[in-house]
Amino acid sequence: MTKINDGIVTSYRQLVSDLHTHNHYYHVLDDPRISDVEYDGLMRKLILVEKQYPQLVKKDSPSQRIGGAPLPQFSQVQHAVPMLSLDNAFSAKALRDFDRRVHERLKGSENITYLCEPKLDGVAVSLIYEDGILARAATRGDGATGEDITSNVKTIKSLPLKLISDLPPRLIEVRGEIYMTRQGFEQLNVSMKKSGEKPFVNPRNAAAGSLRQLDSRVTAQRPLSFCAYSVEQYSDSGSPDTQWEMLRYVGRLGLRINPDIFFAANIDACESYCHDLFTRRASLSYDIDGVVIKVNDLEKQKFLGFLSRSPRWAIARKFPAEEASSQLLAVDFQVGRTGAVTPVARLSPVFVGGVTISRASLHNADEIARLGLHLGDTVVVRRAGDVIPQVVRVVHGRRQENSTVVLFPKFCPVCQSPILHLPSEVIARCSGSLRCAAQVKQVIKHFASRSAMNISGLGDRLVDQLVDTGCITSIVDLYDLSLSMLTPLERLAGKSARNLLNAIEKSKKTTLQKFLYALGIREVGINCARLLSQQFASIEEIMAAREDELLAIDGIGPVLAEHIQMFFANPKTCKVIQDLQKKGVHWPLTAADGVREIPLYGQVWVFTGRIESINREEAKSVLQALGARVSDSVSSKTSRLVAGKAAGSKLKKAKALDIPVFDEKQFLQFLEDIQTTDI
DNA sequence: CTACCTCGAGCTCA
DNA sequence: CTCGAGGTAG
Repeated sequence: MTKINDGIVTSYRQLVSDLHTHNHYYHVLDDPRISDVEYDGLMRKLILVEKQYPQLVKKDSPSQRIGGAPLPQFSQVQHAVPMLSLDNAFSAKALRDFDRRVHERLKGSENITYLCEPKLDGVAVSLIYEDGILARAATRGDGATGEDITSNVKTIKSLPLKLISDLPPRLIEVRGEIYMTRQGFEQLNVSMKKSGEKPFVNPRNAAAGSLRQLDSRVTAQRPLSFCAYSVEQYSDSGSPDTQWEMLRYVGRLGLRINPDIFFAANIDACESYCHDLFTRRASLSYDIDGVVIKVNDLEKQKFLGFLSRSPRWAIARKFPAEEASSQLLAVDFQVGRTGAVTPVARLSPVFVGGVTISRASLHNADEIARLGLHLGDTVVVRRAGDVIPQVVRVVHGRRQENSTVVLFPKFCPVCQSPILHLPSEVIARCSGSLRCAAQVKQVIKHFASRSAMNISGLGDRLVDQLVDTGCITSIVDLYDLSLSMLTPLERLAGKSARNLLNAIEKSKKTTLQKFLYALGIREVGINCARLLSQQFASIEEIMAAREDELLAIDGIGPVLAEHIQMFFANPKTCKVIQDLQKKGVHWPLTAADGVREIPLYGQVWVFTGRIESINREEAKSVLQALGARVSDSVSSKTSRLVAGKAAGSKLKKAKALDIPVFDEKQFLQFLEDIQTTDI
């Protein structure tokens, strides 16, 4: 490290500022003021100075864009405001319905205007700037929790590391899309092919793949772009009144916003903009999958509020899915865990909607009949909702003379047992139960899965192998596996076999909830399993539960109750449960063994408003661990309401029903108390 | 459903 | 180097 003086500091700062400015001109405004060679010269100079005076380097230095050493993994981050998805409108009518709903909720306000913008096909990210410096970038994840991809995002040149402002907000969270232009994608693939690497299949996957790199130096080489579309939180005076003003403000801060944004005076203007954009789709420099339409007035947005998973003030007008024709090569009949027989079309591979489709579910016999499928038919396929492959229809007039109609089998293709099709159900089922190898395999896969017994290393391929070779015939057999049985199998020499046995051993220690879920009772998912494990003290109680006891549980209806009773009425399944316990599968005891351990047993808690100091999901699981059920709505059964900031109707209702209420502070104190007294 | 990244471990060939 | 498992994303 060389000694530093004021002159050096000043000229270094100038250099940093110049680079930021030119970067902005080039990447955000598309209006370069100096040549690439000159820019590179400045950058080289910067790196030289930083090498000599490393103490100068700050988080926002343009040199940070070259990417740093690989991360061991991405860390998890909680979103302060959840990242929701948008409701979709697949037709002009659906869009008008949206407009009608908005008007109904905003009765009295006449002029509702909208802001339309292209919906980029990329990866959604959240950016947090603190005092104008990019502090954190995260993926959407499940909406509540995402991954910290800051080091990768910093390498994106169209995204400022430092906001352009003399007085930047102390904190601002901007959301937007990271994507790749078609040109960038083409060029990248050329160079990938040149270096012998596999090219990406579409720009979206290229963008997503680039962001998933642990080594941000790789990401730095990828032509990623960023475009902002919303602001979630900011601390600043003079807050904007409209979505449009907000975006312009973000633009002034140096973030790129979409130049094709359109202000619409009414919903018809939105629809014609969508139509226009759809016709121009191919000539755009980036891929889009629709148009996002938002109520422009922020006050109105706030008033409209949210549905469970999406805002009521915005919608994605999706373009009709791209269609392509393919040939029906065959229909496979897959047998699921419960014996459900699902027909799956095997198609000649066809590139549509950015991926190659070669299989598509046909759902059930009715669907086959609706399509009137014959083997070898030419069919139209698309990606419904832009994800799920779907056979749309048969192309008539192209059918082979002697082609055979697709028949739903009468017998299971795996075990030859009769397939039963109850008139009351759409789904046909193989009657083989556990005599059917396909069902056995699916049962085992489900049993081993992450949210069930969590036996890591026991994947699809291995289960197939174990069952096919006769090593195991049931979930119980898993616990009798030994090294000598595994070693002869493919790819299971030495280490893998030991790892698997360890994982199986580890799975013996579980929870009642996971065990119940693992059993694979029809209609009993992870949620229902939790209800059962909370309401009953032991598996024996659940096995013996009467129908009325089951129905008394909020969330369990007559169908579920019958499935549960049917399941445990079968002596074979009872034997399996006993055997598993004999092999050492166990879980901590709950209710009956000590009310102390579940102090909130039987209580129903509800949250409302914004809770700031603790993540709501976390609070929920703490309460559940204490034995409470957490519900979404207040009723007479509610034991207590936790009201955060800006609580609304739920608080009112709770007061009306005389239900005790905690504010955030009281709630935290309560949690603290209960945890200290209990241990 | 498809595509992508990462990891550990096995297989292959030198 | 290749494979399978496990994770992510839309």
